[in-house]
Amino acid sequence: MQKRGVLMKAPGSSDILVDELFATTVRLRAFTDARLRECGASVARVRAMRMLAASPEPLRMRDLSEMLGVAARTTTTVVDSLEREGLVARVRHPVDRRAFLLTLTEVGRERHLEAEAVDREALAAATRGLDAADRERLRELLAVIREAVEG
Amino acid sequence: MQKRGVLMKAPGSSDILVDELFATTVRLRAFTDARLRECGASVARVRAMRMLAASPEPLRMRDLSEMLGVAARTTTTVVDSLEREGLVARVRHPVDRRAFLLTLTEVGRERHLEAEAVDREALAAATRGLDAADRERLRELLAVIREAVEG
DNA sequence: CGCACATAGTGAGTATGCTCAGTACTATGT
DNA sequence: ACATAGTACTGAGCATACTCACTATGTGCG
Repeated sequence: MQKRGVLMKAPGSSDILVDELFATTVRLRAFTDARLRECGASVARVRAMRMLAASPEPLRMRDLSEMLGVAARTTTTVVDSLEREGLVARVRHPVDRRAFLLTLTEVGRERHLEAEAVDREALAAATRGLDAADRERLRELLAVIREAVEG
Repeated sequence: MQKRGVLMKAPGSSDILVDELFATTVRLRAFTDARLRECGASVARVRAMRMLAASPEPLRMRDLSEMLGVAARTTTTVVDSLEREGLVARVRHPVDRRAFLLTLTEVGRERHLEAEAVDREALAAATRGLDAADRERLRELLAVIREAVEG
């Protein structure tokens, strides 16, 4: 990763909270992605595989989009790349012919386990300065923001 | 913005804190960008214009990158688009012929003020559920994560 | 039944982030 | 002075997010 300067305060803005939130997320994603790239994964790919691995039933594209909290088009792109590498299989829905059912392939399941381990390690490293109470508090604060913007 | 389902817990992961951080930021950016797009701006563009407006001296591309906390290439892209619309001027540095000096044009200054007002309103709306102590606590928690990933 | 509307997914195009490689220039050390 | 190292920026190309428009299909109502 490229070396960068410290996050600077914007003198024209009295409230840089949101700026810090953006900046923190960009760095955290870069940090995690760098580790995941070594095993051919990424934050978006791990998240998608995690949902597929955890679901007892095959998921539709739509289901996956909602679980990931991203637009349908974004899911198409991620699934395209996972399918190209043979990690995910798209099968036509037996009843609803508009839809696909997604499942992890055997290779996909293996890759998911590796990537999940790397991901867990990265997340633990990123949040090593926070104790259980801090994490809970952070979750609460983030939830307040989500509520405000999802109205 | 597209309607989406509630952020779902990933059953395979015991710690979804980071997932929530990513998801919250994606939504917050979408929320803010939607408001800014109405006056032809965006989060990245406002941030860049803010730094230029606040600086008493013209900035180099490099300075701006560091202030924004993004890669040099990202700054090139943002400045390209601002320059194309006549909001920012790139002038060759009088001494260091590798560098440019960036300044807001008159139009750029006007647009910045409009966008800044919209931005402030959006940020206030997004964080309306947080009191001063909450904001300070959130800032601290984010700073802990940034320290952990910037080592 | 048949029309209207809704839903599932993707193509096209955009924005914002990244890396790596390359060009042009500056700075430094012997 | 000259080679070497470092810096400033951009081109090329990728990843992940978005919207809008489109096709194909399902659903529901008169």
